[in-house]
Amino acid sequence: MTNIRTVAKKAGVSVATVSRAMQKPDVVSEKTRKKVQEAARDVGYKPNMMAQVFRSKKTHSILVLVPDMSNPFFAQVISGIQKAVRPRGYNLVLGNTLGNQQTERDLAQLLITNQTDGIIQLSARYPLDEQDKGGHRLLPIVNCCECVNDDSMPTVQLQNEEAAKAMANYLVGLGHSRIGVITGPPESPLTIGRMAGYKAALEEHRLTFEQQIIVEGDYSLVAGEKGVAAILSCGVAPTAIFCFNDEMAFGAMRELKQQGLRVPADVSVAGFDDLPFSKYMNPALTSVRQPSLDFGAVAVNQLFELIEGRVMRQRHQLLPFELAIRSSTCEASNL
Amino acid sequence: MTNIRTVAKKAGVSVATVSRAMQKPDVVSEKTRKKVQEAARDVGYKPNMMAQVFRSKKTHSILVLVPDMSNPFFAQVISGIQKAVRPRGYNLVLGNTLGNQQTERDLAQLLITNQTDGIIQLSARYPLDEQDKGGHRLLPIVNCCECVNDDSMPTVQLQNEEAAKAMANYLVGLGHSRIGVITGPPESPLTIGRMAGYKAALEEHRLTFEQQIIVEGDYSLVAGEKGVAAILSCGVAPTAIFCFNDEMAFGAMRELKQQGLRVPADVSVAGFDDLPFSKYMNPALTSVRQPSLDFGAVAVNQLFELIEGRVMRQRHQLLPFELAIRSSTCEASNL
DNA sequence: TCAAAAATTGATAGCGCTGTCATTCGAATT
DNA sequence: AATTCGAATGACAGCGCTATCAATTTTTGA
Repeated sequence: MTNIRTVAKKAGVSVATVSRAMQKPDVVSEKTRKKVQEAARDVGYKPNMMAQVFRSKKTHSILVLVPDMSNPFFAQVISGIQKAVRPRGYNLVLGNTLGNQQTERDLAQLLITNQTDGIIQLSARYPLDEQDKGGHRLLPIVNCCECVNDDSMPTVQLQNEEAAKAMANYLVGLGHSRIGVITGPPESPLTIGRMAGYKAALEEHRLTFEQQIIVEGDYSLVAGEKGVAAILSCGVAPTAIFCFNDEMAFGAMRELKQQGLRVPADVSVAGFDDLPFSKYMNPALTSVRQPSLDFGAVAVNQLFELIEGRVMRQRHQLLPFELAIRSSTCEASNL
Repeated sequence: MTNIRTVAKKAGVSVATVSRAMQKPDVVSEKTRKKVQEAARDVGYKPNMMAQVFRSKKTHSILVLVPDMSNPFFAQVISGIQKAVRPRGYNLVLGNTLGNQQTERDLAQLLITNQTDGIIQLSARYPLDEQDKGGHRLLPIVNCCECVNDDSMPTVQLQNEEAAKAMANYLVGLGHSRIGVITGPPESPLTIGRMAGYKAALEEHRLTFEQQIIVEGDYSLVAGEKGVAAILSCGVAPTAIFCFNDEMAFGAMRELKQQGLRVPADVSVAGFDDLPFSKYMNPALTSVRQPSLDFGAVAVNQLFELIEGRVMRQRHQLLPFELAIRSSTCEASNL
């Protein structure tokens, strides 16, 4: 094995100098730096990163905990994280938790055991046990895309409530007075926030809230189908359905079609996320656009504030949304 | 810091015994194991994984090189890899290369520098320089989803040519005699294989090959739109278009609609991959189903053969395809 | 019961590197 | 030429753990 000592011998300098020449080139003289670089090249030296990591206690990697890799929204967020992390010389370790809390905990232990420098958590809960909470000082863990508003960790989140309210307002503005909703898991802060926005919009326009056209989903394609089936099965169909993510909206449109209803002529459908695909649906899906790539960038910034021990100006960052109005929504037909 | 020595002292045993009690519980007596476990719990001992990794030269992580994280097909493959890797106690490190060869090389250096135990490469090229090729013995690098048929690394790939041929045959069987194609990058083995299958089907039915209705794409949504535009711009439109992935098919369907052509009444469209979304398109997309999750599992198996130095029975694994026939294709209209 | 074999434990080196501190060198100043 | 001072380098400990081998204890079998 060619190690640092081989290089030192070849270059006729001490191991410390070799180390410095590689890690902090500005503190060694031009001449020795050249000498060392040549020697390293000659003997084909590759520093053993594991030794470096062990010694310097910096892994240069961060862990992303993601409940579901194959969800395209998360895939985009991860892309954003990746892009923000690479220029800093960090690597991404991916932890697919499948929503399982134990897996999440196991993976988060990587932080405690020095295997990673920080964590970006894409689910709603603090990934570690209470006992590992690191006392007064915040551990380098950042929540992204969900809204955990206690102070266990900094967050980066969308203006969720406002976004849902804006979409609901838009639908109401089209003349829809009965708007069905397919939500996320009811205990999720995301669902709670978006429902609050929805209700606020109804109240503003003095529309009555109907529990029976609100159904629960799990963000999957089939949840959209089942959701529509449930809504249709209990009486007069609403003229619009607001799905709390795009995949459920895809499912919803499919089921509506299956049941002989036209989108948007009979029922308007709106989604949330604005996946790249949504524009390509037929009809193209109206949705709430989330700045998915920015999420990653901002979360990484937050995380490095923690890792480098700087004071955080703002613990909870809110990112703006946009409405992407397309052809899956139209004016309510006046029957 | 509570390290192994703290535990040893507390338990009244040697550090070696503590190490053994943690790593190979079966070689220490029940009594001491209990004693050590208690002591470890009492002092809140978390082994420093970095020291372990450094010392034992096993990182228990594997690197996945992926050209584009937000491609849902890759996302699925990665999911499959993840699932196969977790039970072995390994973690996944994700390298988003964006198709950039330098990034790929940099990341692949993690193998050389002992930062990872193996690599699964989702692009078509060998990720390291020739000089790092490890001489006679194969380095633990496996290619997945692409077809590199030299012996630089084992591969897991689809029966590509057969799949494309089957789809082309199916379209011909519906009465389509002029079938446009939107391919991948022309130099890619994937494209070459699929084109070979397409041509074979034509020849079998004595149909003429028309270069002008074959256009190049890059697997993106917009490539599908542009591809259709290009095909339509040069004369009589074909009655079917075969896209070498589903995303391009989505783009193609959109552009066809935009140009006033109906799918499938005027033009049938077929894709490749069978993404979960494809079934939800309107019309639902006919496609070649790839066993995306199996890819991951098989690739991981191959990789561990290499890591554990076993002899490989089969260097190049072929996985089977299926045709998913849906409503974006139908019999050719007889004009 | 006692020697031999097996199971368990302890002592210690050292993985490859970086941090620390001491030393040396070279240029600048008097 | 002598002194000073900062820059550059060297020497070396030791990070926390595991591998190795030696020492000890327990078990086994005659």
